[in-house]
Amino acid sequence: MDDIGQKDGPEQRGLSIRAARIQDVAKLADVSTATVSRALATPERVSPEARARVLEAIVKTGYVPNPAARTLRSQKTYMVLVVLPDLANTFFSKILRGIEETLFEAGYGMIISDLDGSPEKEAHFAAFTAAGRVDGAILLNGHLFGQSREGEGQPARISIPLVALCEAIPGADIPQIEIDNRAAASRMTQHLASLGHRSIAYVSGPAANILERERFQGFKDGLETAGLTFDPALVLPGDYTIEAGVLAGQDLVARSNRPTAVFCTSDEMAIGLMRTLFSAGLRVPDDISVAGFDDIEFAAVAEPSLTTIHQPRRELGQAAASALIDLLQGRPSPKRIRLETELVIRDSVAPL
Amino acid sequence: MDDIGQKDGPEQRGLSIRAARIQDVAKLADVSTATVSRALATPERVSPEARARVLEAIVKTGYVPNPAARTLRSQKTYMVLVVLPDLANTFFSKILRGIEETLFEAGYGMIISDLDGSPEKEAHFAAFTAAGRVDGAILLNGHLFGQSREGEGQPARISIPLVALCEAIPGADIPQIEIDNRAAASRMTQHLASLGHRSIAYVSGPAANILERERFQGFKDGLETAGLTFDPALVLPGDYTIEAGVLAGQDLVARSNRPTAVFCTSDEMAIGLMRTLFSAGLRVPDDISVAGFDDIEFAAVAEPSLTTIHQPRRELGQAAASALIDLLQGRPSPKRIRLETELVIRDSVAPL
DNA sequence: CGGCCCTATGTAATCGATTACATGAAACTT
DNA sequence: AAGTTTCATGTAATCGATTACATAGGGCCG
Repeated sequence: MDDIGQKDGPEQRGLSIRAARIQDVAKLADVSTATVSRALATPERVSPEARARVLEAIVKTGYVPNPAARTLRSQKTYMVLVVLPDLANTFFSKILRGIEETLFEAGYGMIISDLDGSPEKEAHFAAFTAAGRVDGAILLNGHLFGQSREGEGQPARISIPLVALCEAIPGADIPQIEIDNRAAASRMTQHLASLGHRSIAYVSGPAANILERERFQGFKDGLETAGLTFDPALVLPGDYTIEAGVLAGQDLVARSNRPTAVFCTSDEMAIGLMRTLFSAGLRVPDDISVAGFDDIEFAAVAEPSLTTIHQPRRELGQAAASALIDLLQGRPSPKRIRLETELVIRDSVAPL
Repeated sequence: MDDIGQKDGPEQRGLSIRAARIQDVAKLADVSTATVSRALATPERVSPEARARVLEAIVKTGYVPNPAARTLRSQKTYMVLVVLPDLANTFFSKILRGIEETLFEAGYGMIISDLDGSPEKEAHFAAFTAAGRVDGAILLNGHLFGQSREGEGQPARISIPLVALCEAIPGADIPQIEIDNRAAASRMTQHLASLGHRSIAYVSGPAANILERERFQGFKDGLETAGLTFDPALVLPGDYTIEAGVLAGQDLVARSNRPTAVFCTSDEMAIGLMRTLFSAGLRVPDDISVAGFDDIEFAAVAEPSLTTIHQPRRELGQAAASALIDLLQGRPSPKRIRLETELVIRDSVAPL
C-alpha cells in the first residue's frame, strides 16, 4: 500500500485537500465511472437523467479530469510545442500571441521552447516531443530537429504533426505558413529604385537562414527589374538584431562613397542603423534613405517613421495554429499558406 | 482488449513505431521494471552490473520515460505555468527568457498563459492549475486567480506553489520578486527636478495596477523631496502601450502652458509620446524633456535616445524561476527579492 | 552455527481516466 | 412469438511508471 490513502471521497482527507476523481463523481451521481466519462465525452450516448445527475455531481465536487491519467490512456496531451530561436525578439511576440489565441480556443495549451542557439536544448526538446509530452509542434526556427543520434539500435523516434512558420523547411513534407519574402523584398527594392536610388545597400540576415536567402534573392530580382546592377560591396552582414544594425551603420558611415538608400531586412536593424547615422550627423531620409522589414510596433513611431514591409504577424500565428489543429484532429490541412504583405510607406525613405 | 497491441517490443509493431517502454528496457537488460526505474532515480541502490546493463538497454532502445505515466504516479509534472497580461508586450519577452533559461536548467518546462484581460481565460487557467497540469506558477499579472466559484459543495481548490513577479500581490503569502518602483520613480523625478524642471508631467499606468500606484507614489515623493508641489492636471492617463503615449502626447501638444518635462512610466509610452511631439514640431529635449521607465532595447536607439530607469529584466525572470524551484523542491525560498534599478542618462532629458 | 541485518531485486498495487466488451432491457421486425 | 437490433450502463483491462512490500542471499556477530 502506498502512503497516500484512496477510495475515500476527497472530503474525508482532512487537511490535505485532494482533487475530486471520476470515482467521487460516479459515487455521488450513483453511476459507474464509465458513465461519467461518457457523459463528458459523448453526452448523446448517456440518458438525459444520468447526464443531469453527473453534471450536478461534477459541479458539486468541482471535478476536473486529471490530464495525466487522460493522456496516459488516450495518448493525447492537448499541448503544443512552439519552438523559436529567440523569445526576446520583438518580431516573435505578436506571432506567439496569435498562436496562443487560436490554440486556446481549440482547447490546447502552449509550451514554449526558446532554442537560444543551443544544440543541447534542441536535443532536449527533440526528446520532449518523442516522449509524447505534446501532440504537435510549430517550428519557427527553420529546421527540424532530433535528426541527431543514429547510433545504436532503433532510436525510436516518434513523429508528431509539425507546422513550419515563417521559415520554410526545405524538403519537409509539412504545412508551411509564410509570406512571400522574395516578392516582398523585390517590391521594396523596386520602390527604392523608383524613387531614383541607384546605389542601394542591403543589410542581410544570417547567411544560413532561409528567410535571408529568399529576401536576398528578392533584392537581386528587384535590382534587375529596375535595371540596376548588383554590387557585392553593398551587401552588409547582419542578423536581424538592433546591434547588427548599429554595426552596419558604422560600416556605412566610414565609407567614402555611400549608397543613397539602405534596405535592412529587419526593422530592428533599420532602427539600430538609423541611430548610428544620426550619431554621425547624417540625416534620414535627407542624406540617406532607410527601409526596414517586418513592420513591428516601433516602426511607426521611430523617428523618422520607418518605411517597411508589413507582415501580418498575428495572422501568421493564427494560421499556423489552425493548420496544426487541423492535422491533430485528422482534418486535411493546407500544405502551404502564403499571407499577403504590404509595402508601408512612411518617412524614412525619400526620393533621391 | 484494446485496439493497440502490447507486451511486444517496439520493433514488432511494424509500421506504427511506438516509443520504448520501461518494460522493453527491463526485458533487454534482463531485470525487472522496478530495477530500471531505480537505476534512473536512485542509481546507488542498484548494483553496478545491473545499472550498466540498464543504461545500455536504454541507449539501445532510445527509451525516454513517459511523462504522463510518471506524473500520474508521482504527482509531479515538471511544468511551470507563467501567467502574464500581454505576451506581445516587449517588456515581458526578456523576462520570459530569463524564466525559461532557469527553468530549463532545472529540468522544468514552461507553459505560457497570455491572459489578454479575459476573465474567461483566467478561469480556464485556474482550472488548469487545479487539475495538476503544472507543479507551480509564476504570476506576472498582479493578482491571484481561481478565487471565483464558492458555490456548491467543496470547490476542491488545490493550491500550488506560486511566485509573484514584478507586480507584488498584496496580502498573498508568496515570494515576491520585484524592483523598488517607488524609489526608482522618485529618483527619476528628482533627476528631472535637479535639472531645473519645475513643471513635470506624469504619464501613468492603469490606475488599478500596483506598479502604477508605487510609481505614482514615488513620483510624488520625488516632487516633495525636490520641494515641488503636485499638480493633478499634470497627470495623464496611460496603460504602458505605445498608443497611450501617442494619446498623452496629443494632450500635451494641445495645452497652452506645457510642462517642460514628462515622466512616462514605460519606455513604450515615452517613445509614442516623442513621436507625437515631433509630428507637432516640438523638439526633444530642447523644447521638452522626456523620460521613460524599463530600459527596453529600443530605448538606447530611439531618437533621441531615452533617459530611463533600467530594470534587470532577465535577472528578474531568473530570480523568480529560482525562487519557484526552491519552493517546488522543498527548499526555503526568499520571501521578497528586490533587484536594483539604475538611472540611465541619455539624450531625451536636458537641463531647462 | 543460528539469528540478525543489509543489499539487491522482484512482484504487484497504484495513480485516474478511457474504452472494449458484456449485459440486460426495451423496441422493432417478420 | 421468437429473433434481432438498439440503447444505456456496468465491469474490468489498459495506458506506463513508481514504489511499498516481500524475498533471497550474503556478511557479521555473539
